[in-house]
Amino acid sequence: MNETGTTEVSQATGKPLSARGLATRARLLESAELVFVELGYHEASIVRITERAGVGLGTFYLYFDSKQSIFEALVLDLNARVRQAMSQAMVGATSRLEAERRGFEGFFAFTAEHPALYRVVREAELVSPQAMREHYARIVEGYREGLRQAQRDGEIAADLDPEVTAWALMGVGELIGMRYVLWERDAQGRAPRSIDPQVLDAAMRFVDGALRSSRRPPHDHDTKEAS
Amino acid sequence: MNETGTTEVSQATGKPLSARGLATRARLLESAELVFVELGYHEASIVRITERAGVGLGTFYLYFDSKQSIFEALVLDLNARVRQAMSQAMVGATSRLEAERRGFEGFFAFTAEHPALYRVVREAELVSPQAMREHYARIVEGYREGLRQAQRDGEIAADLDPEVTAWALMGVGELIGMRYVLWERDAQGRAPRSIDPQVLDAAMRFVDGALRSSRRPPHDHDTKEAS
DNA sequence: CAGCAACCTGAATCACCTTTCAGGTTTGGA
DNA sequence: TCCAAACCTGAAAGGTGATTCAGGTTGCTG
Repeated sequence: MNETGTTEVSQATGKPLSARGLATRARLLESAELVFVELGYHEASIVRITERAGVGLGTFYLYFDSKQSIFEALVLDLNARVRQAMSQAMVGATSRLEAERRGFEGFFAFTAEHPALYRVVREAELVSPQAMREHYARIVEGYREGLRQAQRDGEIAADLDPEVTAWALMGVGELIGMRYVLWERDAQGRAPRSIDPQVLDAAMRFVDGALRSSRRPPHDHDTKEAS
Repeated sequence: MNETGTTEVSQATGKPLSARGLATRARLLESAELVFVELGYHEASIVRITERAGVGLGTFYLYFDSKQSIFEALVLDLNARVRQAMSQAMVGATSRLEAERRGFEGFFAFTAEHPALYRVVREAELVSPQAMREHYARIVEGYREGLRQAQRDGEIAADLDPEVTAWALMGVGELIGMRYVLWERDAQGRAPRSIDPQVLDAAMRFVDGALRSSRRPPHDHDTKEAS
């Protein structure tokens, strides 16, 4: 929550922090998540957000500069939460590959519970490109470091580029999540608790192969290979 | 253009086709692509689209039911074009892995030239989820069949699930394209003609590994493995 | 060149929205 | 208990835009 240091300060009125105000701000953010997911940025109206939050219309502007401002706050909030969910899920993994699987599981579970992640981040492309890039960049950052470490430990192929690989892995997660978690929910009306284990297995088979032996003609040499 | 068979008919007024009208419709679609890319769905207005197309406001409704309707037509049009670009690029490949690389190249080149692809498809999530799914589903379909064939030919690992793998590969392309093609354009102001070859190499190292040996512990057993 | 389709036009209608603001309410400390 | 600071409120100002419609224009046919 305190990720950006803005939590204790109203973006709108300056700096005066709060007591009751803090709760109101939180209620607005929470309501915004629901409303934005349901209606999208443009269809969502401030009135709807405040109504759902149970506060007056004017109250909104005590905590946020504008509609765009609360949207950006929501992107950052979701970003912090999904990263938290992923690293939480990875705790206790005994290998990079296991960590990878658990990270994916955490991501899919979060997706199942917070469809806002996709909706909001995708809309951010137009509403606030800067916030969207920030979102992806932060995820990649941690990812890349994990991969670097795994390379040092000899757990994954040495000839992979950690940065590009991180983006690739994020892409795998994004589309698999969209197709097999997000889209499943509409099929029946009910959302899956998380992902179909068989799909996860299939996805991890792909990922394991990619990380383990990114280049390995039949024999079994050293993995170093300049291109 | 004739993908859906709607080209010769006005969605709005019924069926009467056209002569001069056909050109007007095409001009509207073209203008819509430009305007939607520049402003996004909601900021774009019908007036802007008609002005850029050089026709009167009312004319719009002779050819499209609504703003949403022209947006959907645009999604389908882009989808047909990107798939065409990809399969065109794959012509002449002598192996699945080479086809894979060329397909990616084709996709990245198209992305560089038509940022509309990302913008419009991402917005479709809210504007017309149905059109968005259609877009992804059509791409995956061809992909999946290509993978199946490659499995039959023993070119890629047999234990991969073609469908899940297709989504995974599409994810790799989507995020790598976003980061290294789309985002590069803003850095300097000028768009790259396509992707940095080093990045493409790195990405293909990842993909090759994933497809070639999806599971290969030091020894060399059967690949079957229940979870 | 009359006449009739097929086309085109843009002011007006209708429906909302974001943001402001003048003033009311609540809370906590002295 | 009292009061200032912190909160809250919702009507109204100032906008925007999709869609309709009554009527004008174009161009082909005979």
